[in-house]
Amino acid sequence: MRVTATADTPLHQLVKWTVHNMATTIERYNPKEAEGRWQKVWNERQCFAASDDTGKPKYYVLEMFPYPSGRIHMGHVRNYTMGDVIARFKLACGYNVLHPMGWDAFGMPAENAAIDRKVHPKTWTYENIAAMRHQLQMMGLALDWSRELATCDPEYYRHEQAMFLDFLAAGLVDRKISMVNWDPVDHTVLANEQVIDGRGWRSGALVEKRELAQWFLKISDYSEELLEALDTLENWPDKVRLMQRNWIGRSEGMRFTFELEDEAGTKLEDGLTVYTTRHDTIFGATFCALSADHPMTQKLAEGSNEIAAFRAECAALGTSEEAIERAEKKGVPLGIYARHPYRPGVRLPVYAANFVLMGYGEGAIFGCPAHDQRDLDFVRKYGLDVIPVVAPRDADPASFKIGDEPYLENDDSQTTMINSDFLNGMSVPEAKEEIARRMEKAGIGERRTNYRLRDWGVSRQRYWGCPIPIIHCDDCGVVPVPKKELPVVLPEDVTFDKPGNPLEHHPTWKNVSCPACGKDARRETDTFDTFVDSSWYFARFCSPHSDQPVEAGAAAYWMPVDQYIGGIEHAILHLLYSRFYMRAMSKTGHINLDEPFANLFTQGMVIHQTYATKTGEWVFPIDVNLDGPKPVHAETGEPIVIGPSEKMSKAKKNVVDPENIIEQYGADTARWFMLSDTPPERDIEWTEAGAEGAWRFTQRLWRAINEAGHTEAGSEPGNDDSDAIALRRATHQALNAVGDDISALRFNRAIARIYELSNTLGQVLKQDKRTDGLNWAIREAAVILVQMFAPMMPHLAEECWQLLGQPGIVVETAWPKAVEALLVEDAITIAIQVNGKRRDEISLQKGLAKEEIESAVLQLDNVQRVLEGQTIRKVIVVPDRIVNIVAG
RNA sequence: GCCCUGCUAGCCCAAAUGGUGGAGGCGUCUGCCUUAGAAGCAGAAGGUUCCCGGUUCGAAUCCGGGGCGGGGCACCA
Repeated sequence: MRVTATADTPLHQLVKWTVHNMATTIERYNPKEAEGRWQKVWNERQCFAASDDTGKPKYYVLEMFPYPSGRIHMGHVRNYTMGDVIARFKLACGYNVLHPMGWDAFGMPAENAAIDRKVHPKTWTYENIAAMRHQLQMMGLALDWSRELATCDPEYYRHEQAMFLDFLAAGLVDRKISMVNWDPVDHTVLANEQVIDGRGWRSGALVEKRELAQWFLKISDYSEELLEALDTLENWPDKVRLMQRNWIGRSEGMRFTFELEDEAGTKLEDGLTVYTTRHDTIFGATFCALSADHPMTQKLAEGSNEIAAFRAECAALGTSEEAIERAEKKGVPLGIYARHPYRPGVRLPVYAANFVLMGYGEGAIFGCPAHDQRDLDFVRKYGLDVIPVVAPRDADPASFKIGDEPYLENDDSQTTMINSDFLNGMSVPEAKEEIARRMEKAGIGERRTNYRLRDWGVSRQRYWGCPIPIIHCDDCGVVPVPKKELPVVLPEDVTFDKPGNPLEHHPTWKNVSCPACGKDARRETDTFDTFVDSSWYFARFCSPHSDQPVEAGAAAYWMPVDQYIGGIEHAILHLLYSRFYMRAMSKTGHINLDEPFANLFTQGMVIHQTYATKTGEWVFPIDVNLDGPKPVHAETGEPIVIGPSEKMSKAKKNVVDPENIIEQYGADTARWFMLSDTPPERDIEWTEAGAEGAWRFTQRLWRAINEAGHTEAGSEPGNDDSDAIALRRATHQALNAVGDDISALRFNRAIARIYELSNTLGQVLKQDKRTDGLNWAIREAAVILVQMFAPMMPHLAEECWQLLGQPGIVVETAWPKAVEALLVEDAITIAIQVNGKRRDEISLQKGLAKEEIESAVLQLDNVQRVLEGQTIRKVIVVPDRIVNIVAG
């Protein structure tokens, strides 16, 4: 074959191929022309509109919706291609498929754009949506665009506001004072990750800790349920379930109260309540410690400069240099003592300590330095006692000592209690049980389960978010906006010339009259965390135009999402919030469902090599010339240093623009590459060579289908037509495997099978002499091949379908059924081992009995030669697999 | 520090329950085709399955120890 083209024509623009040895001239496949054409056909025929025909089995496939940053990136391409393959496959399998798309459209970047470029967040956002919608459409995704939604649309967030009011009424909402990172220059709260070395990432100002009244959703009420239900999510990755389990952080322990006394030994009125999971180590307690923010610390600080100074020090610590400070355990004695409950006359000094958190348990602990690293660090600094109470079973209690490391053995069968009076000789669990019983009996403590999971703070001091539908009245306090006045629409006439939230200094929007008493009042100017928006959008897709948040019938039919696909980075927050939100919506009657995502798949990242100049400046891949012996800058000729492959990021410029790729090769090539080689859960490296390879394959397929299309129709082969039957076997076996692989999301393996069949077909097409039956089998192979790659390369598939003269279009064609009889191989090659070493192989009919195989094998010349002079001790026969002869 | 993961040809990766180490892709090399390059076609090379030990008739796979990479959590009492 030869290409009629000039040397400088980029290969993808070549239009004509001249094929020698063939009478026909094959037009080269031109994705640029074909892709738009087929997208139009699908659109006109409404191929991907989910029908309301609830008689059919449904399948809801969803990829995490994007933030409208303005351009799609390769991560999107990968994510949406995977979902698309499933959507198209399920469609072909006869399901009523829901595959929608929307926009996670609120958030800070829009405000930053407003500040930097003087463009209104709304304008910026909708322009970005338009641009990205166009890019997604270029990918040829099987999306039901009639269900598109944007979270910044009042038609969306009005329901969010209404549900918030229902949550409020149902006791699922709390307003609490909480500690936040406050940027005094920008007048806003910063998330932890926005604080860099103690300074605001934008203003550079020193961040303060400030107490602010914030709205919370009471997710912690559901700690146990969210934890337990993880066991039911069998089709979630174990990794994600484990991460959520750790995040919820259930611990079983005891809460109990020490009696307190002052320096002189006089009993104080208040006791000290602590939380512990190691009540078995109570005899090892040598001090108690309170958080700097503990009420008792606060009270004692009033009378002590030293304690007050310590509290100030802890507050200043804030989020900054946490890592450094963390290493040093510090405290200050409070001048009070805790009476040991089981050691009469022994009292434990009480400290305020920087490593005790107010937010967990009781904000107070007892220290057992022998068996806790932090406590040991602390006592070494302040010269307190160390009493080991757990020791190896065979250790001598009298001589067992703790050095620089605490004794942490957690295998209970290896340890025993020592130095612990009535607990001595017990195992750790026995000791825990004994202490719990005694404390409960004495009425000084009770068993208690604690969770690390905190309530979800949803207030953001931001403009571009969903307004929280609340009015603050001096007389009535917090007043919900009446439902009939919803939505509380974000005002558009705002400016960003002043720091802080524009809603704060909006003259008319903020000032309203109280819905309860009519007096002057103020709107809540905080807006919701955008994770609220994304906690129910998947439910909204079921009935996106309803005047209810979710239409009961639609949700009952479509939910849960059958296959959810997204990045592992959302393993905890988004997925946990969504699980909680479904429960909250169920409690308030908006839906009847606890778990929103039946199957979860977390795909890997797209990575790329990094390129830099000698001076360390990052260079875009597109500007690097790799053709020469050494990489150089395409324009300046400067040498380029190739760095490791990392997640594509603008900062390191190791990005490839999907639109460029689609322009250059077409969407099908980009989609195909994204699915090839690498298993979908792993990171995939984008390489130019790989993309070229995918591109070449589209052309190879096109040529093969062309040739097959020009093959005579033939007639169905008989069983004696071995070539034809062999091809049919290959076809149907591939079909079977590809269906299984797509169902299991093993796209890379499905693709390998498609390559395999395509190679087989290519070989067969080279044969000059063909029977009628073989011609028939060739056409069958071509048709099925097209159907198999249609979910991955849908445009090319339609083009090929037409070329083969098949009726209709591929997306409206049912997935073919493999012929069972062709799936079974009748001849099998069995390997023969002698003493575990492979010596020969034998071809036998499939399904023979062990004895038949054994006798056939033992007769082989090779085998007899190897066995000469040896005694056969044992013959292991694994039917259809292997025979191992043990001899000696 | 704790907990998850991964390690197979130069590279990306396949190898049901332990059963012939290789499906597929990229690259490399040789030849054909070509004025030439690319594409195309025909063929080839390439291995301590990260290391050590164990279980087994048999280990890439299971167990123990170690090495390197990736990720999560990390004052949570």
